[in-house]
Amino acid sequence: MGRKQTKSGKIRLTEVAKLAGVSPITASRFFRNPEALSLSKRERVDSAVKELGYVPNLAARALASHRTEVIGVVIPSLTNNVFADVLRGIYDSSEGSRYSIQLANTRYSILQEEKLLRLFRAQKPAGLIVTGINQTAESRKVLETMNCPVTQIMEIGDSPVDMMVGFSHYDAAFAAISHILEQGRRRIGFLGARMDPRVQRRFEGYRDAMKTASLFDPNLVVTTSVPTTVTLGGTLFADLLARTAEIDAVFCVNDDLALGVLFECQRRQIAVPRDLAIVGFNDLEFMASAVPSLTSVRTNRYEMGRHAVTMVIDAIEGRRPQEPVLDLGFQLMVRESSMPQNS
Amino acid sequence: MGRKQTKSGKIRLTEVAKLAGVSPITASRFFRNPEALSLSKRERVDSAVKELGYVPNLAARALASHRTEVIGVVIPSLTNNVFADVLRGIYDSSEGSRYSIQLANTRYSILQEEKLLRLFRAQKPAGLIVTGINQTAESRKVLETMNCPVTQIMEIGDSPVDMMVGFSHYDAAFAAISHILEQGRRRIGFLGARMDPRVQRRFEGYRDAMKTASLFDPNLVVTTSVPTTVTLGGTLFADLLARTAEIDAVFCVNDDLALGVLFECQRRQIAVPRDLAIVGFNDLEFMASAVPSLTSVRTNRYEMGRHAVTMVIDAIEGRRPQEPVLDLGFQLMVRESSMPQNS
DNA sequence: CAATCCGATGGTAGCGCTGTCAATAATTGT
DNA sequence: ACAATTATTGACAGCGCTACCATCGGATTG
Repeated sequence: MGRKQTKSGKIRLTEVAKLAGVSPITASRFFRNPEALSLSKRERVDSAVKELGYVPNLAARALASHRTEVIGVVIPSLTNNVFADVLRGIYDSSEGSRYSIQLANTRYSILQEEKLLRLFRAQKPAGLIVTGINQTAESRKVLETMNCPVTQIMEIGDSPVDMMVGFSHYDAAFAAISHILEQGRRRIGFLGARMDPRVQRRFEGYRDAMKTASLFDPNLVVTTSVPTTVTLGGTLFADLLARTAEIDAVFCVNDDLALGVLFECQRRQIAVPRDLAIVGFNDLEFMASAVPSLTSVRTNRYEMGRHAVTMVIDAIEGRRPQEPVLDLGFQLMVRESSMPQNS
Repeated sequence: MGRKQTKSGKIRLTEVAKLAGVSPITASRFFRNPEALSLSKRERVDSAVKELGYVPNLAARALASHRTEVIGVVIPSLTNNVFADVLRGIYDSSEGSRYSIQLANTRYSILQEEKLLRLFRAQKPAGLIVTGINQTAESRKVLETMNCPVTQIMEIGDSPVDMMVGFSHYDAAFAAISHILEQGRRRIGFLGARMDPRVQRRFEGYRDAMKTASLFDPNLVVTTSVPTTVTLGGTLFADLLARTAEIDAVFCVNDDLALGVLFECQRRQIAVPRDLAIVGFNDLEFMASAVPSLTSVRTNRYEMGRHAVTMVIDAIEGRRPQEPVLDLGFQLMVRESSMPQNS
C-alpha cells in the first residue's frame, strides 16, 4: 500500500463537504465562486468550515487549478528608500484584490535575479513586477517563458517584455541640470554612488546637458560603486573639492548624497546656496525639511507601484492596456538650495 | 473522462526520467538528495533536465511532501528604515541555505496581520519570523497552529510563541534618558510618533527614568499617532516649545524625528548642544554624519535578522536552541548633540 | 559459503484539490 | 402544457510530485 492512513485529525475539503451535506466540488465552489451556490448550501458550507476550522491547502489548489493568486515583485534593494514608496503603492493597490504580493530582493545582483525569477516561474505566479529594463539575456528568457503578465517598473524603454511603468531618468537628470544652468551656475559637479543602470542613465542626462552648454568636464564627475549613504555624500563631495576648487553647484544622483553634501558644507562653512547649489534626486521627504530646503527631482514612486499592480491585475483578468508603456514623468522641485547666488 | 490530454509540450519529471533512462523517483531524488544517486545516473538526469528545460512544479512538490522551503517574514512596515536593516540580515543569512524568504507587510494593522498569518498557515511554510510580541489572541492562535518554528523579533518578553530575538526598548530608552540626565539636563522633552507597542515601551522607559529623578512632567511629552517623518520631528518640537519654553533636551523615539528637530533648531537659531541636547533612537546611518553629529541608541537590527533566520533554520532542522529568548541589547552612541552645555 | 547488511533503484498509491462534462431541478416562452 | 433554457449540483479523473515500502545486486562478515 501507499503512505500511512490519512490522520483522522486532518480536515480536508471532503470533511467539510460531508458535514455540510454537499459534494466536495460544491464546497470547493464555496471558496472560488460563492454566488454560484444556492443560499442554503452556502450557509451550510460556511458553518461547516467554521465548525471544523478548515484551512485550505494552497498547494493542492495550485496543482489542480494550474494557477496561483500571487503577484511576484522583484526589487533590487530594501535599504534604498526609493523602493519603500513603490512598495507602498503596490501593497495599497493589491489590497482588496484577491491577489497577494510576494516580494523578492535581488540586492543588485543579476545572478540573484536570475535565480529568483526561476523560483518564481516554478511557482506559477498570476503576475510579476520586476525592476528595471536591463535584465540579462537569461533573465529575459525566463521572463518570456513565465506565462503570466509581467510589468517592468522604475524606468521605460523601447522593448518591454510585456508592460512598463516608469519615467526617463535621462530626461529627469537633463532637466535638473538645465535648471541649475539657468541659475547661472557653470561648474556643476556630479556625485554618483552604486552606479546601477538607472543611475547610469542619470549620468548620461547630466553629461549631455553639460555638453550642450559646452561645460562638460570629466574632473567634475565623482562616482563610486559603493552603496549610497549620507556619509558617502560628504566623502564624495570632499573628493570633488580636492580635485577642483572651482565648483558652484553639485548634482547628486540621490537625496542621501545631497544631504551628506549639505552636512559637509556646514562643516566647511560653505554657504548654500550662496557658494554652492545642491540638487538631489527622488525628492525623499526630508528634502523639503532641511535647512536650507533642498531642490530635488520628484519621481512618482507611489503611483508607479499603484499602476504596476493595476496593469498586472487587469492583464491577468484579460483587460490588456492599449499602450503597454506608461510614462509617469517627474517634477523638478525647486527649493532654496538651488536659488540664484545673489539671492 | 477527466480533463483534456496532457499537452505534449509540458515537461514533467516523468519526461526527464524517461530521457535519462531512470525511474521518476530517481529523477526526483536528483533534486532532493543528489548524493544518493550513483554518479552515472546523476549525470544522465542532469543533462536530461538541461536538455528539456525542466521546471519543477513547486505546488506538486509541496502537496506530495507536505512541506515547503519557504520562511515567511511578517513585518509592519517597509517604509520604516529600521526594518530595511533587519531584512538585510534576514536575506544575508538565508542566502546559501535551501530556504527562500517570503515577505509580508501588515502596515501596522493587526487585522492585516491576522489575514497574512492565516495565508501563511495555508501555505505551510517551513518557518516563520514575525515582528513584535503583541499579537492579538486570534493571531497567536494561528501562530500556535502553524506547525513550524516561529521566531518573534524586535523585542523580547516573557511568553514567546516559540523563540524570540530582540532587546528591551524600555531599558534602551531608560539608558538614553539616564545619559541625558548625567549631562546635567533637567527638562527633557519626549517626542513620539506612530505609537506602536515598541514605541510605547520606549515611552515607559523615558517616563520611569524621569520619575526616578523626580523630573517627570506630562507637559514635556508630545506624541501623535501619525507615521514618522523628518518634517514631523520639526512640527512636534514646535508643539513642545509652544507648550513650555524651558526645554534643555529632547528625546526622540526615532532618528527621523531627531533630524527634524535639528533642522527646526537651525531654523530657530537654537544652538545644539549648547541650548538643546538631541537624542534619537535606532542610530540610522545619517546620525553620525549630521552637523552636529547626533546621539542615538544603536539597535542591532542586522544581527537581529541574522539570528532570527539562523534560529528558525536550526529549529526546522531539529537543532533547537537551549534558550528560546535571545537578547541582543543596544549601545548608546554618544555624539556631539548631547555633549554638556558648557562644552 | 551462507547470513547479513547496505547502497542504489523502482513500483505503487496517493497528497487535496479542481476542470470537465453530465445530470438534475427550476424557470421560462409559446 | 410541453419544449427549451437556465441555474445548481455532482461524478470522475487526474494535476505532478514524493512517501513508503520492496527489491536487487554486491560487499562484508563469521
